[in-house]
Amino acid sequence: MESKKILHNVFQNIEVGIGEVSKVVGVSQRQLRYWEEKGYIKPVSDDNSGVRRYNLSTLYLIVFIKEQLDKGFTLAAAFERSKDIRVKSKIVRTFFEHTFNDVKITNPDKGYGEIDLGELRTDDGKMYHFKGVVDERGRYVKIDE
DNA sequence: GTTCTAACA
DNA sequence: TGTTAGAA
Repeated sequence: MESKKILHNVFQNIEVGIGEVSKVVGVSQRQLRYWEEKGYIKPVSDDNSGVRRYNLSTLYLIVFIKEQLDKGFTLAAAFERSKDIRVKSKIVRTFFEHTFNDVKITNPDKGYGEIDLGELRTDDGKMYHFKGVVDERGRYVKIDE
């Protein structure tokens, strides 16, 4: 199987217990159970042990909600905002999963490189290449003819 | 030792 | 939400 898909599966199947999540994220176990009761988060639906496990997606959601709470939003407001983030994340992920294959390393030591972001053909037949660049100047997009 | 539910502060 | 009790 393609390595990217394997890693995708691995990350998708990572599960963390409520104790770990609570400790690392800084949210109490009581809160996590309460958020679940409110329907905001859902433990991975598996066996009948009754022990809660959370996958990566839920983990991201938990972290996001926590951040919003810290900023002063109510729990309800935090969850409402997370809906936006989830859609945006999916869009970004879809876009970059596609372009991740076309990465050219320009400087291995410094971690510089170029990402092929696709082509653009204008009405008059000219062809351009969009490239995402990471180099000593930072992070930017350029257009090559 | 960890997690669960339920109940009360 | 925090905490605590009692069970798994």
